[in-house]
Amino acid sequence: MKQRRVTFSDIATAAGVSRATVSLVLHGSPLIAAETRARVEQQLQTQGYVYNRAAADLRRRRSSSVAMVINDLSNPFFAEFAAGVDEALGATGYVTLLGSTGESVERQQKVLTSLMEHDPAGIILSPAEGSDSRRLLSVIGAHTPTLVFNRELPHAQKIVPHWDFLALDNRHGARLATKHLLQLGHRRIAFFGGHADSSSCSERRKGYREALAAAGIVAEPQWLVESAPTRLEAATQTSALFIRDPVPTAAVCYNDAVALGLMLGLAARGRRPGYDFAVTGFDNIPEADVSMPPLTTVATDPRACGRRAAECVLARIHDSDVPVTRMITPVQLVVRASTCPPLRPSGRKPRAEPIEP
Amino acid sequence: MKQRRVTFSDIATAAGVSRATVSLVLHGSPLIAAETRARVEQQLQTQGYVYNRAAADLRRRRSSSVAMVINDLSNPFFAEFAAGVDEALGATGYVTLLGSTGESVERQQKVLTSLMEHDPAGIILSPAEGSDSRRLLSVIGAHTPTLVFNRELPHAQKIVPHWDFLALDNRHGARLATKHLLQLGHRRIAFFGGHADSSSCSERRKGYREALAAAGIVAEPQWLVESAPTRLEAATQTSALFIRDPVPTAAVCYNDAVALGLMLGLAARGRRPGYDFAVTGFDNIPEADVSMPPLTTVATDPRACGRRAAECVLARIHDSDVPVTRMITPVQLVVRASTCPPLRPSGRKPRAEPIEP
DNA sequence: CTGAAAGCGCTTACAG
DNA sequence: CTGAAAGCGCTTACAG
Repeated sequence: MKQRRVTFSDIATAAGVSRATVSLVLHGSPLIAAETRARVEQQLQTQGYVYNRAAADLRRRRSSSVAMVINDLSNPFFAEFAAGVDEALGATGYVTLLGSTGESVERQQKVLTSLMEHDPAGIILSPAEGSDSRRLLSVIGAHTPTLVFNRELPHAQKIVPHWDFLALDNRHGARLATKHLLQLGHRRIAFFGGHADSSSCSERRKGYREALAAAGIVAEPQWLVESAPTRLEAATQTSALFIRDPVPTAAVCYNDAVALGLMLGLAARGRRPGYDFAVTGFDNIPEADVSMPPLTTVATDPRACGRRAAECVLARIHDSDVPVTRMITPVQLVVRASTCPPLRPSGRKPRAEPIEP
Repeated sequence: MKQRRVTFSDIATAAGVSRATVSLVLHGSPLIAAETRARVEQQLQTQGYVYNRAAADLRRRRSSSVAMVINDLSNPFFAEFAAGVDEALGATGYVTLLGSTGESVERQQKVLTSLMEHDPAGIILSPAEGSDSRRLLSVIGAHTPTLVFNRELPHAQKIVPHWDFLALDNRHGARLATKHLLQLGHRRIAFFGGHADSSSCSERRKGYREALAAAGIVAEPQWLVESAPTRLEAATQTSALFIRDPVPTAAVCYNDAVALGLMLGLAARGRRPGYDFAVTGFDNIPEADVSMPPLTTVATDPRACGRRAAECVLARIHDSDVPVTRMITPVQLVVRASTCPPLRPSGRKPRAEPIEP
């Protein structure tokens, strides 16, 4: 059933021209006589010719694919990012080679090794947690333009200073969320969830600390609680917030999943998020809008990030001399019902108070 | 910066052998003398050789890629499916060519055309709504093994009888949900949301009707309400359920998004889902678990589907004579708080009643 | 055990 | 305006 594909030779023979002529016709060369062109195009049509880009790429020593390696496709944030990348690549004639790693560093090495054999013109990498810059460099090599998304690689500046980097403005996002809570009157604000050694978490913690500092507040150690960035783990860790005074009245969460988990954990302890405890998230996943109460969170635009990532890599593919990019995409606070003013001992809810920056 | 890649010739020269020998070493041929092998491997190592699979594929006239075209990557259901496909393909040395269509039939044609130029060994297609079998066939051609996922193409049996098909057991899932509501005592059950002309919707409606029929009930026309499969549209359509008696006391929804929208719509009309109106979904998306009330739904395993799809296509790539598959993957009811018994005029909640099948 | 040679489907100066 | 020829990086009978 699988028969030989139609090739330039078939077209050339049938149209009574050489293969070179077929190639010129296909690329719309103005040299070709109109009559010849018509004959060739006729044949391309009737024989159902399909261009073999791999052969052309081989001959021209270039590549029309870009590899996209994603740590967690099942996370809507990364899925949207992937869709954005594919959209922008497709629009410029590149094809996307997909590799998903499921947050496994080992799979990441394997996947990249396999993708490299397909000679991608560039790489967009959303690295698995715990990625090692040196190992990545050893499989990617020095000559394939690479953009790292979302997570800063350890010692990136030393080991892969020539790779582009694109991330959310984690610090600013966390600052916005924290400021919002301060403005509502909170003074004891926790930072809840995430792994402190991940770049996105440490950036967010920085923003949180900065906003607190601007209000003259220093975070108590027990206000910094780590957890895996999942709902379940977050729910489990909730108790850690209440083991020692001063107990927080609000929490800036690492992301929405953690925030939703915290809300479950609070409910289980008889606390009502959005009424006697304020919670913020990060990402603005669809659930944020339908949770009870709806979640105040920091909105990002992962699809736009994907498009930007693709454009950045394409730029470097076409001109390796563009300066290395370290892009930070803006984020935005979305206020919903999960953030309330603190409940005073009297039970009376205070009005929001303005804060000096 | 982008320099010529290391090739067989470089290795051959350095190791003092021919390119043929390098090839044999690379493929672990037992013919090669141990001493020669060592010399070559040494060079492969030190020069950082990377295999060029495209060149090899060209020469061997085969392909080591599979195209995966997805209608909506931002839907976690399809993102999980994609992850499953990539996982299974990667495990067998194939690379995944990604194309996302955003539910646009036009983009689908473009994306497929572009992907075909990369000569995929097979295609996994989750078609955009409104896909035309004939147009798809014209770009894919008769000789590339193709599996259609999730949505049946119109007249598939006539036009593309040689394509494999994999879908959820939509009918059984809807039957399960409907039966569950019947067992709770409901008699007036709506089928809410989806486009009636889509294959998944019509299958689900079939299952719904079957379950009703088994209980001796015929659906009233006003119990069948269409809507786009989104939360927003569903919320808007809610009123359609209550314009004419007999008004339903429960609804089997096309999917979870629709069910969540319906719950919002109900709340807006002063009805409390899970208390005076029962709702079921389909998909078991993460939100189902955290909505208020948590959503009773039909759970699927999209990642496993993806793996199965990949295996099926690989089987056909390696042996074009395997019989055409029409696979239906099992689904499972997950009961949560959104399904309650009907509220009787008295306001008293009846106990669940057993139903004769 | 190893090499010379032909060829996969294309492109691109170079002649004419 | 068109064709002959060389070559991209590999593979694979075929000699020896």
